[in-house]
Amino acid sequence: MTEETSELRKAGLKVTHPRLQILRLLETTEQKHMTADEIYRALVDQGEEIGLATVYRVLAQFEAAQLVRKHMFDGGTGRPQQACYEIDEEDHDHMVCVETGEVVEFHDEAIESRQEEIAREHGFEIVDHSLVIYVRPRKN
Amino acid sequence: MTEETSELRKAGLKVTHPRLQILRLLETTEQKHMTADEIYRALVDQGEEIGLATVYRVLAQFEAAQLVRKHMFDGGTGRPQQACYEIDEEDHDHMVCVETGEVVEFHDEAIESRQEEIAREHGFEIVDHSLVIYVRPRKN
DNA sequence: CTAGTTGCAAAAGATTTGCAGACGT
DNA sequence: ACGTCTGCAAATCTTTTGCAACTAG
Repeated sequence: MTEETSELRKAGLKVTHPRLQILRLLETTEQKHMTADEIYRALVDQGEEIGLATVYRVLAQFEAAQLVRKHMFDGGTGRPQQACYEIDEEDHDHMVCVETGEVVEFHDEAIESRQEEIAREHGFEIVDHSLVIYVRPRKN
Repeated sequence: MTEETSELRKAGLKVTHPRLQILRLLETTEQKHMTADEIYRALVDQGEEIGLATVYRVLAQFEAAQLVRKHMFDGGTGRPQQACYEIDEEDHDHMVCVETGEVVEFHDEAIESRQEEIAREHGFEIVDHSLVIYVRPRKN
């Protein structure tokens, strides 16, 4: 039994071919962040027989099971409104280069703790957060 | 000549009825953040004759002219994937209550400056950023 | 006058859903 | 065997676009 198999079991999901394929792809991809369509194409190109609808359904289940995280990197200079997914690892934020599309992950304790304080000051507790810094190569 | 009229002129946009209506609505709304559809309905209910397509077009122009900002508050607990717009005032971030939908704005210098540093450390300069904290009323 | 705008209807793009058949346990 | 899952096609939903008529400057 592979690692992915037990991850799926733990999430209460039957271990099916499509689910294993998608989970493995996300865990091994260089890119780390993929749209539903990119995942679909990658698997089809790889010879798998899978439907785009299934990719969406599986990703939604993975998101609910906290196996993956969904992002909507829009805003910056206004890229397409398409969600992308990544394996839900440690807590980190993203920096997206608006010129190259490169995505850099980072984690900053100072920022994290300020967020906690701010929420508390307003009588809330944090459920989740999303920080995306849209950047451009520095032209020093 | 009203305040809004000169704002439009300054942005290089002809002063038309739809543009004035939308700008005024966004400037006076209690809600501060509205989707294209909410703006459309509000104006129609208010007796204006306007098309939804025009609302989208005008909002896109306003965004380009930096008169408004577009947000995609998704993620948290997964609300609909619909953009919302607000007047582009000072630099601030958002806290969205996942239970009530309430949106609180805030600005934190510590967070802002850490972002600058982080971008610089990676050889980038900030173009824009988006921070949304999804929260819930604290149940102490 | 004339380029920029608008409303409507149709198009596009992303994601979801109904359903009959296939599959994991 | 049984309830879950899948692929396909059709449906939904938000946002965009083509176009002829309209209007601000």
